[in-house]
Amino acid sequence: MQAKRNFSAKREAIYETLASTKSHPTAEWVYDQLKPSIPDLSLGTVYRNLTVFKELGLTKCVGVVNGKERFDADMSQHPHFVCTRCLSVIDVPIKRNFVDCNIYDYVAKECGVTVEDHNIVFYGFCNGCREKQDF
Amino acid sequence: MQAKRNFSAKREAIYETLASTKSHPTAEWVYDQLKPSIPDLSLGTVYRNLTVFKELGLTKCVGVVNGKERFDADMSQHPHFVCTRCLSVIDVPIKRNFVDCNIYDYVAKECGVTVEDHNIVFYGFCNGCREKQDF
DNA sequence: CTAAGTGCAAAATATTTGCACGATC
DNA sequence: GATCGTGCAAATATTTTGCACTTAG
Repeated sequence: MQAKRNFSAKREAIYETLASTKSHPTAEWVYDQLKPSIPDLSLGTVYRNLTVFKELGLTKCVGVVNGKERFDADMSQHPHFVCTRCLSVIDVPIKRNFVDCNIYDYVAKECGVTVEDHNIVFYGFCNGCREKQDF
Repeated sequence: MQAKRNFSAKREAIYETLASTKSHPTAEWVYDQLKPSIPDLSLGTVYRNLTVFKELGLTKCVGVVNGKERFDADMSQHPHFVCTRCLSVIDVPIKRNFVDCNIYDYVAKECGVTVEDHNIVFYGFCNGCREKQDF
């Protein structure tokens, strides 16, 4: 990946941690993962680098779940599912078209705007949490 | 509206303020609107009531834009557009189907979850902001 | 030498909450 | 008089930032 050239060791480690999980973690989770192997890592550095990654187009914010920003290094367009009980964030695989292919044009025309991106999030209970609910 | 019965004067005012705007405001905006006419209103009360409304199903959180939660009293399912420059939030009118009608079933099956709600947000530049951009 | 990356702690921001008081039923 | 709603201020929680120091080129 071109943009990754000349990354510092810490920046590299933060990116790799993010890229190697599908949990759509918070900044703090990334920090906790790395802290044991990089004892002099600071949380501020993780925040700063996550901002850098967003600017470089290497990561996206999936959304803010329970007040915490959730990050994803998978830049392919895909919806997410958020379990409102355990707050886990799951990728929704796309096997058929979710949205109308001219949707950006439609929104642009209807709203008089320029559309550059979108985000789809489903909410509900994941498998484990549904069982734990009592109705 | 059934659930609105027996609302206190302040709760009523907060709801009405929210219901009478399409700006998808923050808690503070609602507070600022009401403060002149209700001088002894406190911001904590606005927050508390917005939480009450969410629990009663009278409002929804559109999302968190720039760290601030944006509220909507229009409970009909509709996407939103967020201008990443001025941070305005606009309703996207639905004139044709955006999403596959069996989408919840699809997500449920693919992810092994129960889907109860969803949220679609488009990002880009609104009309005014596009003009102000220089490319 | 210069610019970039970082630790640390303080600051900034948004939201929640404990407590006492007042209103409502 | 019990419950609910509230003001106020303190507390929380998350994220950002200033500053000094280090490191890489």
